[in-house]
Amino acid sequence: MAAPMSQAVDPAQSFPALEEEILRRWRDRDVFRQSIERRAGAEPWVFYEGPPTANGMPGSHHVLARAFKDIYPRFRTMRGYRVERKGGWDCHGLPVEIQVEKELGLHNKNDIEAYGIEAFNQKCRESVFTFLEEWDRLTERIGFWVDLEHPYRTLDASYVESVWWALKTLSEKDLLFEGHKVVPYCTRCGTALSSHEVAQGYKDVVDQSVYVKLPVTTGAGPVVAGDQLLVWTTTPWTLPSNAAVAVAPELEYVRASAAGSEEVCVLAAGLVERVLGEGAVVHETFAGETFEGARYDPPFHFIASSAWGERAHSVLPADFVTADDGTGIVHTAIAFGEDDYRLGTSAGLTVVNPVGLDGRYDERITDYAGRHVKDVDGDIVDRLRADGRLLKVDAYEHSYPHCWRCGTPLIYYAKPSWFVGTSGHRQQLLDANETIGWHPEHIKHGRFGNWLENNIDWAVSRERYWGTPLPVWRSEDGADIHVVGSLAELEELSGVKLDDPHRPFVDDVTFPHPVTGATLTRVPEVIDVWFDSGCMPFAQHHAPIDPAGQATFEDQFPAQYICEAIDQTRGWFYSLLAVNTLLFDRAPYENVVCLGHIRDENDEKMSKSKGNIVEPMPVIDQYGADAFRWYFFTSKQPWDGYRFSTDAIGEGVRLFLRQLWNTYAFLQLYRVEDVEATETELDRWVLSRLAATVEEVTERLDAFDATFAGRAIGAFVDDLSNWYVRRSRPRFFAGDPGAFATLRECLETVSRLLAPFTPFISDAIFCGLTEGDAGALDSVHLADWPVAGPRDLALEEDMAIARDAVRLGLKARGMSKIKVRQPLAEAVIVATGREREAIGAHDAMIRDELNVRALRFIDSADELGSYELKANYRALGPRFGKHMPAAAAAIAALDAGHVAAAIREGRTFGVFVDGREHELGAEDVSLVMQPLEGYEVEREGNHAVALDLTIDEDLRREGWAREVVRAVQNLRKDSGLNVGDRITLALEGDEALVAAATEWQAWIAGEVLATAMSFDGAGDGAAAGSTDVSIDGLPLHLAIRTA
RNA sequence: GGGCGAUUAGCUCAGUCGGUUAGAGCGCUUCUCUGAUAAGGAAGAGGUCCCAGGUUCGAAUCCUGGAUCGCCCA
Repeated sequence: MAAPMSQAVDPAQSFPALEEEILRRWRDRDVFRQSIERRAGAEPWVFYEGPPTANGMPGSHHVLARAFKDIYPRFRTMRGYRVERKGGWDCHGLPVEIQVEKELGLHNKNDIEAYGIEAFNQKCRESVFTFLEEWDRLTERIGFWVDLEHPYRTLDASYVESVWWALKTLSEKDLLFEGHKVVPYCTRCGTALSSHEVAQGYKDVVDQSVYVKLPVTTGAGPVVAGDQLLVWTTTPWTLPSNAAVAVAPELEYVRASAAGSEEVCVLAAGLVERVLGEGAVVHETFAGETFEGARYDPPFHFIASSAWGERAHSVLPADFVTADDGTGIVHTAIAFGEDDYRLGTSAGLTVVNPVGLDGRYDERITDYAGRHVKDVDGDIVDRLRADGRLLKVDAYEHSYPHCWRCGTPLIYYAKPSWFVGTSGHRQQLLDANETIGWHPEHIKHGRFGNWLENNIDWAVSRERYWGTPLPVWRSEDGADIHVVGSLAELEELSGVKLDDPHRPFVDDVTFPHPVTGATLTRVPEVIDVWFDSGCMPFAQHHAPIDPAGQATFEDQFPAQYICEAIDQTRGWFYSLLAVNTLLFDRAPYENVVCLGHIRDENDEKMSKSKGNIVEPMPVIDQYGADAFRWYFFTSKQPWDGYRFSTDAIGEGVRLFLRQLWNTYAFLQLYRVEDVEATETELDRWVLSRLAATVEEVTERLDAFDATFAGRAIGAFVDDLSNWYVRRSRPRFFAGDPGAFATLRECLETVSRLLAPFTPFISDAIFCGLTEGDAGALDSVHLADWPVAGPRDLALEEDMAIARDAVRLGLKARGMSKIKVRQPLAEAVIVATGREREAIGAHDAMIRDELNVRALRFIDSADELGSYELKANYRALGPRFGKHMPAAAAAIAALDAGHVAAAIREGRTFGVFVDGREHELGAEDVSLVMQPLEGYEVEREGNHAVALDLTIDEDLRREGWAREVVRAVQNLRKDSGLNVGDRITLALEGDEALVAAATEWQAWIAGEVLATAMSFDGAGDGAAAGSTDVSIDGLPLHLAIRTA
C-alpha cells in the first residue's frame, strides 16, 4: 500500500471565503490576462459587451446578464480561441439628464439653460460614474472576466469621433436626412418624451368628444354633394389643422339619416345606431373604397386647402381605420398623430403645423392666435355648433398620457427630426437577421423579425444636452449643409481644436461652407444614445480614425456572441444591427442569447418602487458567487425568466456544490501516490460516463445551451458521488491506487467542464488536484477544454440494468420491512438475454447492495407470477389506425403464457382483428408481470426481482454480527476516534448474541479495526467508550479502548 | 388594440416524433443505510397538464377560440 498523502480539505469549507481566496490568487497570478495571452495568435472569438450605465446600483438581473456574458467566453478560451473582452459604459442620454435634473432641482429645459449647459453637462459626466466602484466590485466578485481597466466609454472624444464618422458616412450614402417625427410632447416642459416616460404618465381623464359634420362638395361613388361625412375626435383643437379624412377600404359604410331628419350622413354601417340614435334610416350600404376621392368642405378655413396639396380635404384609404369607436371616418391632422402623419406623407400632403413649441397657435389661426391649444377646445366646440357643423358632443373617458414631471396633458406633435434611412434597407436588415443564431430561436422570425418587417426610418436626433452632438452644420437659410466626420476635419474647416466635443463647446464652432462660403453653424440636436451603442463595434477602438484601432476592429468584427435581456430587441440588438448593416452590409453579431426578467418570490416584477429588489451582495456573502451563477445557469432556460428566491440558491449549494466538494475532500483524505493502477469495471464505467458527459457538455455549450450542459454535469457528479465513490469505498480504505487515479481523473475533468460555470470552486479543485504535478498550471482557466475519452456504451447500459435490478430489490426490501442489514438467502431475478448477462456480470455488486447471499435467474416469470399482455400502441397505432382499440382488446385477450413462450423462442404469433389474422412479433407487445403471493416481488417492464424472505438461524446470526459492527462503529464515532485508530473490543450480554459475535469474530474485528476481542466485558475502567445496546430485543454491553 | 412568449404536484422545473399508468428535485409523513457527505436508498401523500372546442384509433404535446401573467409596440 502506498503512503497516504493526506491534504486537509475541510468538508464544511465556506464557499464565499474560498471564493475570496481564489480572487486573490487570480489577482496575484494575473490569471485573466494570462488566459488571453496564452491564446495570442489563435483564432479570435469575439464577444461584445453591451454597455450598462453606472448611474444606478447593479442588481440581481445584472448578475444574471454578467454570468451569461462570462460563461461562453470562458468556454471558448478553453477551447483554444483568443477571446478579448473589452468592458464598456453607456454614458449619454436622457436618463442621466433626468437624474441630474432631480439632484439640482431643475424642472425643464429653460431651467437647464439658465443653470448653464456647460455646468449641467459636467454634472452629467460625473453622475454617469456614480456607482462605478460598486459595478466594478460586483463584476469582479461574481467572476465576470472583462477588461475593466480599458473600457470604452461613449462620452470619450475618441468614441464620439467614431460616431461622427458613422453619421458622415451615412450622410454620404444619403441615409441621413431631415424630416418630421410625431412625438409625444409636453408643451410646458418644451420637450418630447421617450416612450418609457410616456408609459409612466397615463391617467384616466374625461375629454369632450365631438362628432363633426363635413359637407361633401364633390361626390364619389354613392356619396353625393351635400351628404355629410361624419368624423369624431377627442381633440377639437386639431380640427383647424384638418387635412383629410380616412376610411377603411374594406369596411361597410352607409348613407343614413337620423329619425325624423332629412340630412344624409355617411358613416360606418356598424355605428349607425350608436351615432345617429335609434330609428335611423339607412338609405344605402357600400364599401369604403367606393367613395375614395370625394371632397368636402373643411371645418375651418384658417389655412388654405392648397397649403396641404392636391389631395387635401378628400377621402383617403387607410389601414388603421376601424369601426370600434367614432364614426369609421377618421379626421386627419397630419402634424398631430402618428397615423395621420404616415397617411399624409404617403398621400403626398405637406406638413403644416400652426402650433408652436409652446403649444400656442401661431398667427395663421387668426381667431385663436397666441392661445394654448388645450384652452381653445371649448371655443372650437361653440364655433362648430354656431356653424351648424356639430352633430353632438359626448363625454369620453379614456386613458391619456400626461407629462410624468409636470402633469400637463401631452400632445402628439410633428417635430422636425433627423433620420437615418433604415426603411429603404429593410431587406438588407432582414437578410442580415437570417445569418444570426437567436437563442431562443423564436425571436428571430418572431419579435425581432416582425420588428424589422415593419421597419420605419430611425429618428436619431434629440433636442437635449448630454449626448453625442449631431455633427451637422448648416447655413442660416438651410440651403447649405455640411456633415463633419472627425475632429480633425472640424479643425481644418474652422481652425478650432476641440478637446471636448460635447455641448456647449461644439455649438460655438462655425465655419464657412467649403463651396458656397455661407457661414455654417451646428444644428442644436444631440443624437439618440442607441445610436451611440450601435456604433460600439468600431467606436470602442476609435476606428477607422485611429489606424491601430481600425486594425483591431477588423480583427474583432463581427462578434460571435452577444447577450442581453429581451427588451433589447428594440434597443441594442436593433441599433447594432441597423448601424453596422447600413455601414458594412453584414450583421455585426452571429449569436445572441436573450435573457428573460427576474421576478421575486411572489412572481412579481422586481422594481425599485415596490422595494422587492434582491441586492446581489448579501446573496453572495451567504452562498457565494458560484452558487448564484449555478442557479442562473441550471435552474431554467434563461430566456423564460426567473422566479427568484435565495432558498433556491441554497438548494443548489447543498445538492451540487457541497456534494462535489465533499467528493473532492474524500479523495484528498484517502489520496495515495499515483502509481501503476489496475482498472476495475466500475472504473471503466465511470470513465465512460465521464466521456459521455464531456461530449454532451461540449455539444450543449456549442449550442449556447448552458442549462442542459450544467444539468449534465450535475447528473454526472451525482453518479460519481452516489454510485462510483459509494461502491468503491473499500478500495479507497485499502489504498487502491486505481480507485484514486480514476476519481482524480473524474474530478479533474469535472473541474474543467465546470470552469465556465462556477469559476471559483472549479479552480480550487483543479489546483488542489494538480498542485505539485510537473508543469502544473496556475489555474483551471488556463487549461484546455477536455477531450472526450472512449465510450463503452455496452457497459453503460449494463450498469444501468444492474442499478435497476438493485433499485427493484431495494424496493422489495422496503415492502418486506426486512432491513437491509439482515442478510437474505437469495434474490430471484427474472431476466433474459442481454439483461441477464448484464446482471450476472455485476453479481457481486448486486448481492452486496441487496445483502443477499445468492442471485438466482429464471427465464420466465411463471414461477413468480403471471403475465399480463399489453399492446404497444406506438408500434401498432400506425398499422391498425382506427382499429387500434379492437386490436388492443384482442391482444389483451390472448393467452399471455403462450405469447411469452413464443417470444422467448423468437417466434411470431397471430391476432384476429377486423376480419383477418395479423402477425405480431416481440416488438408489438409488452409483457408485464403480475406478482404471485408468497414472494416479495417488484416488477418493472420486462424484468422483476423477488426476495426469498426465509431467515434461517445462520442468516440470523450473520445479521446479528452486522448489528454488532454497526453498534461498535457508532461507539467509535461517539467516542471521537479517528477512522484509522485501532481498538480492542470487549462485549458481553445475551448468550445467543455473544455466540454469533464469536462465530463472526474475525470479520467483526476486521470491520471495526479491532486488534483483540474479548467476551467478558472486562476493563470498562480504562475504556475510550462503552454502551448498552439492544439487538432484536436482546441486551449487549460494548466497551472499546484504543490499542 | 397589435405582436411575441409563458401557464404541468404545495414550491422549482423536465417531458423526445402525438402512444400504454405524466416524471424529477425540494418540502411533508414513515422507514432505512452510513469509516467522506448538510449526503444516500425505499415507501406514502400530493395532478382538471389554465379553460372550451376541434383534428386523431390515441392529445400535456397539433389546430382554433378564450383566460391569466410577462415583455415589446400602439
